[in-house]
Amino acid sequence: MPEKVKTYFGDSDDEPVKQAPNAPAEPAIEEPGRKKKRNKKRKRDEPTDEPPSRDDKPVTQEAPHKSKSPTNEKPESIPEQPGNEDNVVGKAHPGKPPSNSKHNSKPKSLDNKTNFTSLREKANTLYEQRKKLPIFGHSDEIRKKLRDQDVMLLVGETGSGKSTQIPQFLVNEFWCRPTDTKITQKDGKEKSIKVGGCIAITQPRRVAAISLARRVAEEMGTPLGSSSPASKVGYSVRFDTSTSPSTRVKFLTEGMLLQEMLHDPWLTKYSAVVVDEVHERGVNVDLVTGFLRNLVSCDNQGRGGVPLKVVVMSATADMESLQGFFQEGFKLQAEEQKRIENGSAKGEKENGVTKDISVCHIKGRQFSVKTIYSPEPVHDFVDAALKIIFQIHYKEPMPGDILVFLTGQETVEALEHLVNEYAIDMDPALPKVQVLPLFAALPQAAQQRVFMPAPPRTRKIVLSTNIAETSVTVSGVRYVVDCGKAKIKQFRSRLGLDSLLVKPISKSAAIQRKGRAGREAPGQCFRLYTEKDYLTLDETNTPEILRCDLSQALLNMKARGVDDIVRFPFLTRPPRESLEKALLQLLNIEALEETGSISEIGRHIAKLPLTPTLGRVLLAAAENGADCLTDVIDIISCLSVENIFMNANSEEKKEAAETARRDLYRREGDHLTMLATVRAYAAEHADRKAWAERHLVSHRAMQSVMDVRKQLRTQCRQAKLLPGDQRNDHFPDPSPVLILQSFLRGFATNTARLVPDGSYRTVVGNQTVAIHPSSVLFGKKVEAIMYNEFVFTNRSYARGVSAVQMDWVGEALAG
DNA sequence: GAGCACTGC
Repeated sequence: MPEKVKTYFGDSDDEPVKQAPNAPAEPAIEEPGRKKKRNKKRKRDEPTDEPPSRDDKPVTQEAPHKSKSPTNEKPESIPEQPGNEDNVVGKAHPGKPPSNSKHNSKPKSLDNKTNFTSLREKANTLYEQRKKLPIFGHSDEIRKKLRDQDVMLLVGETGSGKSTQIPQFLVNEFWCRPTDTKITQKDGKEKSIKVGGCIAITQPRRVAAISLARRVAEEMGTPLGSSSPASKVGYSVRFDTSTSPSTRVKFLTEGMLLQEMLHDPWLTKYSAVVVDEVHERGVNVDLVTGFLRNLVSCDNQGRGGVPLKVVVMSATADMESLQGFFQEGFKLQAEEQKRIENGSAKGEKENGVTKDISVCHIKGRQFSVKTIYSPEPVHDFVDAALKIIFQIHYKEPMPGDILVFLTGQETVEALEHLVNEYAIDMDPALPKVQVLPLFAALPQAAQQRVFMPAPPRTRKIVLSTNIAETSVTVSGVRYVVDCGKAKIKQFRSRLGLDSLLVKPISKSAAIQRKGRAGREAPGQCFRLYTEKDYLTLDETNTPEILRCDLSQALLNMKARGVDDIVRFPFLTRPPRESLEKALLQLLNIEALEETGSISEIGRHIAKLPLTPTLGRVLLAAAENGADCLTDVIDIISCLSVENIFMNANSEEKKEAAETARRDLYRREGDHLTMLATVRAYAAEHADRKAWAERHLVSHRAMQSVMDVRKQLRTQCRQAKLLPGDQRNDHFPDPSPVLILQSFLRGFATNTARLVPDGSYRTVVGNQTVAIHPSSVLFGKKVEAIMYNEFVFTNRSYARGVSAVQMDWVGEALAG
């Protein structure tokens, strides 16, 4: 079963206007027109962008970056992965586009040619819907603003259509064409390059990037991504890039843009970058905005003088700080300019263009949602939610499902129990209730139940963590119950541990939750807190950059030549202490020189899709030989995805799984257990899904593990750390000592030793730490442990634990 | 005896 298809991510807005809740996501581009064979026309006849074309003259299509190889490479064929149909879009087009020869591509492009008419018809139909989007009337205004100015801030409320329409408004603007220009290289020589031609739109999540690309391709009447060399819309997310030589609108994840910037710091491919969903404020978006500010407030030397347009879009109206942020950049630039002018005669560049920032506010299209506050403070929100749920159920008409926001799996399950219990004694004349839990750790099949319509005369009650706040859209909801809290992960740099704490949400999160009730009809939102409490909430979410370990972000910046971290334009500056902690961490793993500049090791690590620490481990393992590296890659792959081991919900299941898992457990600890698991899974050729189920191992997680493993292996081969020929047939016994010693090169400070009272104390800091119950070493006593994570929930836990010897730790700490 | 949510050439 395709797993993610039915989840309507589409994110906060811009979803296709009508989505039948129970219809499977349509294979938009791949299928239609299969029976249409009459259209013999050539590629020229591909539809123009906006069906009734306005003032946009279609740009003659000249592939702007011919030299680039097609991005959708699937470098190696690994043994088939049964049931891996996860990436619906990515896997749907089997053939790569013919890359360098546009003209002799008969067999593969045949489908595309015949499709163009139907694609165009579809686009024409969609055009009618697009015209009704609130943003549509602002098209001219937006274009005008961006002709005059390079930076635009756009507040687009939920349902305004910004993510799908903005790129289409801009793609045919004159400034969006590829421009031939010259740059001066380091050696002083001039070089001709093409700059621009493409618009990038960043998204915080992969699913959003892919589904938006699919939608925009439909609206533009063009095939999607690599399915045709004439495709104008593509996307790029980790493990799945689908673009063509003529891609002009590209949706990508923030992380992907950062990666592109490592190789192309001037973003020469792009005429514009649209940063969507800034209000979510993940670390990556903060880095992206920082780099973009530097780009727009410089002389565009690396772009041959061609300016980059930047559109920053947010659903919440915290635009003043963003405006100030970009203005500050222009101000600094002007000052710099002045200083130069004083010495020389140049400096006419900015004449005629006011370097200012335009702001645009688009009202959303949402149904009204009535807010009902709790008259008094609530002490037990599970109990309060129970009462409200039945109050709604008794009083409010059908249809109208209820979505309840809770803090975590524990509260979800507690309330699930209570509601079911309470429902037994319900008046049989009333409609039934169907209680559905929803949280990330829930097996995929159980998550899918949330998207199925309720049986007749039944009200769906979805009990969710904040997964439903941004990542997943449940249809049919007219009532939201919001407990006003969420679990938030906070990295405490002083202690070097992550804490998972229940905290009040922000106003903007509360608004977001409330909005979930008004997507299909007017709704109601019951807040389990008083209005007074609401008013005391923070305006916005705490940016992640203030809550996480910064070592990766810093290494990223260092790799791009930002040596002076203090002068980097942070949207929100992280406290000095956490910056220092991260620098120290990078020094410890030799990613930085004593001077603070990036080392060779650091440069290498920065290119890996891993935390610096895991990157360091990988390089250390390479020193221990190819076999050790291969094994360590397997383990690292597990560590960089969600938990691969699942929990049984019933006792018998648990027992059965324990028995089946027994042969995977290794007394050395979790790392070697993971290795055994990956090896066994990879060796299973018959039915991996069944194997995973038997062992109570998450098949979905293992698929990600295999993706990461493949990616890391490819990278290691390219870096000559692994031999070029892949030998899947030889599996020498792993060497636990070498493997664990490799890990200690990155995790020497994540170690604890057994003290006489039977507890573990960290080697650095002497804090008490307990082995997490999910570990195979739980309850075991060994000389010393090394762990990947130090987390605080109800107490301090070490997760990802292996037994090590104190003298190894000593060696590793000594360097 | 325990698991907020995302993400990377």
